[in-house]
Amino acid sequence: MPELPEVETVRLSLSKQIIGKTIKAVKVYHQPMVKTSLEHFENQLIGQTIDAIFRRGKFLIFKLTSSYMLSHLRMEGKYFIKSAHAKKEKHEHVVFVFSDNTTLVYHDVRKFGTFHLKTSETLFQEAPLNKLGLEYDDPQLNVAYLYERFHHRTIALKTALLDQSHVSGIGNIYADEICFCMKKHPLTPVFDLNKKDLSNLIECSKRVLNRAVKLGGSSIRSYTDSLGITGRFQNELNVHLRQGQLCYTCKESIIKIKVGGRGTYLCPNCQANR
DNA sequence: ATAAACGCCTGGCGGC
DNA sequence: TGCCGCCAGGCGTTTA
Repeated sequence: MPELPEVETVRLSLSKQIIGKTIKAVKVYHQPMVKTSLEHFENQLIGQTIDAIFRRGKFLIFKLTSSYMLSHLRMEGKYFIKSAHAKKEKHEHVVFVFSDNTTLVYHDVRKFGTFHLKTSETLFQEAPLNKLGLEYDDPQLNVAYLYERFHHRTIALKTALLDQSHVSGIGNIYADEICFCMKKHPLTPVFDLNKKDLSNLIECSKRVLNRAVKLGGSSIRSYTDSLGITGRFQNELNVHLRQGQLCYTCKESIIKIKVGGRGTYLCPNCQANR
């Protein structure tokens, strides 16, 4: 499941390969992924050049000549660059054909990914980007910001980390790792977090996400980088997917529980505090 | 307003 | 070996 570090890795890889290319055709094989009319999507994109690729939360933002195309990979979205003559494979749902006869292929086994088309006026004013909270490295992300959002809420710490409206970009893997870094139980109600805890939340988010970005994300489950780069952060996971294995800090067995319906890994000793 | 439940979707896995 | 039910899970929508 691509989270911020994996999306950032994809962004960097794609930037090196498709900036400056001009779209000459668009093929959509699974219509529900495109959150605008198909006709509008195809008509708008044809003839536009990719000027830049940005990221906001887990969204890729393709800056085109006169539009912005948003792409969310959700669980299993991947990009490939292929020749226009390559045979279409299973799970390839959207294909952008460039004027140099290379293609950008969107591959998604679960079909959960989405595409939006925006203008410079609507990009941040409309859904989905207008719902996102701050980036983890935004200077405005401070204790006061989190306190204001959390002090009256009963939701669990992990649930709050996964809520994109507070801090954007954190998914299931990194939420577990951030809770471990904070030495807090994932079920801790957020109204119980004191200023030191909130400060730790910010510091741990930066520490975990910066390290994961540096290592090219985590290659686990279905996520592998589409452009041949293999993430290495999976080697540094402290709790995620380590059920039954020993905590590197205290040798206690890592356990798996459910939080908000999601598989959650923690060290019951290091994270007893809640 | 808040929180929980549901639906989307497919492949992999355990059980028989 | 094959079939079945369950699980994974981000997030928009629906329900309580």
